[in-house]
Amino acid sequence: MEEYSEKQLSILKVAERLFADQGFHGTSVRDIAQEADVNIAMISYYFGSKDKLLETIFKYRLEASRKFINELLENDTMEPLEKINSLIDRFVNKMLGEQYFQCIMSREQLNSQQSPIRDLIWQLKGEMLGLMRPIVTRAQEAGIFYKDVDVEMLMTTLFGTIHQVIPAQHILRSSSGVEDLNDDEYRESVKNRVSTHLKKLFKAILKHEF
Amino acid sequence: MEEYSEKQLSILKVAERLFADQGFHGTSVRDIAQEADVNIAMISYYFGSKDKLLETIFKYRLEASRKFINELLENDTMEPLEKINSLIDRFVNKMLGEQYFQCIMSREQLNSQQSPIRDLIWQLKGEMLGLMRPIVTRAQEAGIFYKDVDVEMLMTTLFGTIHQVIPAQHILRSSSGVEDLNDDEYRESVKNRVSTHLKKLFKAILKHEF
DNA sequence: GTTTAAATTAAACGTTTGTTTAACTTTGCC
DNA sequence: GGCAAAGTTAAACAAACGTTTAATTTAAAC
Repeated sequence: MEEYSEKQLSILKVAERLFADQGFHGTSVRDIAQEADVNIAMISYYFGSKDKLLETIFKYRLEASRKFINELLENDTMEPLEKINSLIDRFVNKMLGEQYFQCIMSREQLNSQQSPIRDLIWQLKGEMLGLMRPIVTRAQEAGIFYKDVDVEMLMTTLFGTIHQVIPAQHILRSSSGVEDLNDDEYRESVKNRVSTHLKKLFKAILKHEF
Repeated sequence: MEEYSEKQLSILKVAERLFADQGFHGTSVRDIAQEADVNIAMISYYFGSKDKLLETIFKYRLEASRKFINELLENDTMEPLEKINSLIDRFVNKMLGEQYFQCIMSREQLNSQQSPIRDLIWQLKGEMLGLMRPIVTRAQEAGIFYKDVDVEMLMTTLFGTIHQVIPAQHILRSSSGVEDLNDDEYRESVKNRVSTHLKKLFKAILKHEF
């Protein structure tokens, strides 16, 4: 990955936020330029076009995600359920730590027409499935996990739950005893809540007895 | 709800599909007019504006959803788990039966700025939560369901999983032994797969013993 | 058949869009 | 200091946007 100047990073950061909040087509390059405090022409000058700006954001984030996945592969001494729990913790932490980008992903994966970005998204999801499946399969063969589980669907539930939590936060905020937390504390409490829920869910479906 | 002429319904249907596939701002009124085979001016003439066209779609669909919820309230003779299973079946069936609209909802709920549409979405979600919570709570009090369950999160998982399945279908299609199914058959098989998965998930988390 | 309202059209409206241009400034190097 | 490259700017570009207009056709009522 090439390095980016402060100005370029500023554009990328602002663009990511605005694309997340208003959608790609709902955000104009003038909006981005104004909030990033740069001239409009700089966007084309640096990134070529608005489309390529989005592509740059994706390459930047997805490279980090791929690195993240590879790190997860390493620790191999844990029990299966520990592994799953660790995986969930890290996924939740990662995805809720880059909520703007996850919003963009949520939007982009809905586009019907094929695009390099859509391909990248599903390729990454495939890799994440490839991370979880062998853990489950091996534990099933060892008789530790229940056998009748749809792993693909379980990953769908993992992603879907997290992606659903992101827009729900603003609403959940005003409900149960979290009004007096500051923004950072609240974000941590959400991570915890989602993580706890998902770990219970996975444990229940993988280790229960019917 | 007012009645709509064939031409109006044609516009609504085309608009719903295009908004789902390309996003609201990614779809022009000229696109809609062309595919619906009507003059551009008819859209303003009938619905007032592009924004109000989207609002019309939402009112139309959400009224149906509200009616759907009220129907669910009626059958009161089932066991708690039967009720949950029935709820899941109907939710999956309903939501995967109006995938275009669910795509639009997925997109719209990501918008950061407050809007009447966003409010309607979360109001409806609140109503659906209000449908499930008493079932779970009563069963917990009766000692039938496990107590340590986050019902709000469980609803998030329900919606999230279904919303995640919708864009994943095109990908899942090319995988496991479903290549020879026609479109309708495949759609049914997806409904079944999601439904089965969610029912297992809910049963496991609600009735397991730690 | 005449009249009135609704439906429909092509054309034009003024904005906003993403991008490019051409002039200008800054920077780094010899 | 002079020169070339990179950075930066305001202005202009054509295209596309949502919407409106004014003229025309269709439909319904009397």
